[in-house]
Amino acid sequence: MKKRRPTQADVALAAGVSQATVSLILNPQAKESPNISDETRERVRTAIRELGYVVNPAARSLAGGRNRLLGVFVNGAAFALDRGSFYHPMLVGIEEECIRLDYDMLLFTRSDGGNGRRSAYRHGVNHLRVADGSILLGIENKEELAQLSAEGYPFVFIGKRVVPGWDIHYVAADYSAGMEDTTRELLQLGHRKIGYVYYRNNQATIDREIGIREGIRKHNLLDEEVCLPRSVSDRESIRVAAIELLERTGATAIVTEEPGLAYAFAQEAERLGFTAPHRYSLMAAGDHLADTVPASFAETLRTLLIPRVEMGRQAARLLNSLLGLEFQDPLSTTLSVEPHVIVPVSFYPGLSVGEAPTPTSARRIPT
Amino acid sequence: MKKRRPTQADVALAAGVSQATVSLILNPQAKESPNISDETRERVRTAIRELGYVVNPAARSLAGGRNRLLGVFVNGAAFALDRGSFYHPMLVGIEEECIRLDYDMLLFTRSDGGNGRRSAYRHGVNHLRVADGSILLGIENKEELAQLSAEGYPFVFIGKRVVPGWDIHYVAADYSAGMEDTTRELLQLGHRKIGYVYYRNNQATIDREIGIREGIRKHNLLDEEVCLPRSVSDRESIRVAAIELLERTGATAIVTEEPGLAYAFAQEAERLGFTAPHRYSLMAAGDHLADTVPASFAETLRTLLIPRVEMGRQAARLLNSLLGLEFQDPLSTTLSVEPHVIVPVSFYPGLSVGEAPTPTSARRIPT
DNA sequence: CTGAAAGCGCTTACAG
DNA sequence: CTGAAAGCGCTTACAG
Repeated sequence: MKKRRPTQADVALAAGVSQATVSLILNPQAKESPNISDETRERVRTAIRELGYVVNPAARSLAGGRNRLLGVFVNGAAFALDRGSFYHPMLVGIEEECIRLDYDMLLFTRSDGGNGRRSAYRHGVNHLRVADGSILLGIENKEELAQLSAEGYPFVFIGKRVVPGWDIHYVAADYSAGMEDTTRELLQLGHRKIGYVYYRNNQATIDREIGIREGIRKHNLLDEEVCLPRSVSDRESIRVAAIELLERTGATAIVTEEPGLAYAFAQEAERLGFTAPHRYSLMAAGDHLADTVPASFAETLRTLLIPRVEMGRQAARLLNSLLGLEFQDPLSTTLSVEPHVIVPVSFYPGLSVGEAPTPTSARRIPT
Repeated sequence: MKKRRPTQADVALAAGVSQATVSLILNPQAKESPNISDETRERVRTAIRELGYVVNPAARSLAGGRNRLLGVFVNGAAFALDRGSFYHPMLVGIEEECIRLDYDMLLFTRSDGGNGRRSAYRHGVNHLRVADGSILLGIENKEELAQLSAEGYPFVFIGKRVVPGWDIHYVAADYSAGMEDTTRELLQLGHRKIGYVYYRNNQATIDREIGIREGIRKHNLLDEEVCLPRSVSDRESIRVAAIELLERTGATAIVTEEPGLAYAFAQEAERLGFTAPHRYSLMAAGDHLADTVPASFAETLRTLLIPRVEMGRQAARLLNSLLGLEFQDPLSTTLSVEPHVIVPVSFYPGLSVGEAPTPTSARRIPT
């Protein structure tokens, strides 16, 4: 039943050369590539053909040191039936680059404890080591990231992660620059009070606010007067925020964390008689994941577009550079790799942003 | 710079045992599984944890063990931005089972020649061997399948593949039974001439026709009179088929290979004054992949639903059984695995199927 | 120009 | 109950 496949030794025997010569002929890119006579070469090639020899990849990677496995660690399923999977486009980008960079893609499905939560560690063991290096998506656990760093395991995080004490390699969307651009545009449209409404206080949220403030600063305005951040949690707090921002403080532009929140805000604003883009401008600083918002609303809403596919691509490239360092011979000048890649965002124009209403028009009853 | 990954030898050194003992503890299923003292076991486990040891999959498979890598070989991208990817639901099922059966999922992205076409062989090397076994999706090349079989590489094909000389393990949808059921229902609705319209003459097409004929046979009718197969290629041939089937031969039920073809047929039929379900019954023996058909049409069309997720699950299970055989010691009764898994199909009811029109009503001009 | 040899990190008979 | 050793099939310095 177990028919042994021919090996290089078999080929060598048949061709009357040493096994090493067979290997040399098969790997022309080797550093020491002595000129083997065409006649020998031909003899070996013939033997290979006749025996039907094929290399054993396991042996090859054992001898070579690396296995060209690029690990992908997603917190949750990589393949989901629901279309709006946040990670899916990133995986598209990773796969693209794997093809280009000649890696196989290893999805860590074993790491699942069965409850949908995945951990890089199994029985206290870093399971990711099976791959040369890994790309991490959606890992919230900072301790795990710190531990991986401490081990010296090569990995790239997708999304910005600041872990005290460690310089994590990551690829992130440039929320700051995106919001800075948006803010300057809003200011040019005459807006002077910009409300920023968000749920959670995570890294991306912080970066967006920084971007808004930076846009204001570069426009030579004092941001205390212009940027109005409001943290909300439930429907009621959104209602309160709408009243405070639109009615009390007279904000004319509202930026929300993501489209779902924009939709909720728009509904509350409408109750107060405010509709975009005439009575105020509205935009989301994140894009649509699934059909969480009615299509008709989504079509009109201006949003920031997260460059997910490109983030995936860049993560694979960054990891590849890291591994180049890892496996390089000491002779080559030890180049270091820039640890963070920031990918520019783009925008979906929408129709929900317009000129700031003049004080009079703002008060005018809509016809 | 080159921080070597810890090996079993490192662990052994730290725990004060031999490297072989470490391996034995890690592979409890080994034939000679002597009782290692709990104390030693614990010492080794501790060392593993402290050093962060993880097995090297390449070394493991070289040495004859298994590495719990389940290969997935898709002809094309596994992660696609376009939603209607044929393979995506199957991959969902595979991932699900990988979690359950404790495999990591290895996507063969390296095998891509760069032109989008993938081959299991790179430079004549069966690249799939890095994984214990693989699931193959969408490989058209029968020679490659034959070669893999000849090598004795464990793999499971998704979709029915008949390769002369080899008994390929596969998981397929039960098109025959599905069409048999459908046919009996059509006959019960009074239909006596069923047209079957298809593009290509592949395995699935053949099985569907077999199902139709079987349904007819079990209804004690002569199928020559009832089943009317028509191969079409372009729009013109569809038009001709519609004329022949509906007008000349008086077919009252039409089964098409897939929804796109049903749509084209319906358009041609309508020109002839035939609309479903009143003037004839229409159904597709395959389901909707992408938005190839207007939603309004898709909603009304009766279709057969291909159980893609379940096919993925079953493929992973079948491969797991195969690997159980492969790696089993000869002591155990050599169980063989049923090489083919046939998964039942289901139906989307739709409104395009109804009672056969009476001869008079069929001739009556629609009001 | 070619070969002998070490070694990659494991598994698994085989000895003690 | 544990260890020494062979061997899986390669790559790659190192000798000739």
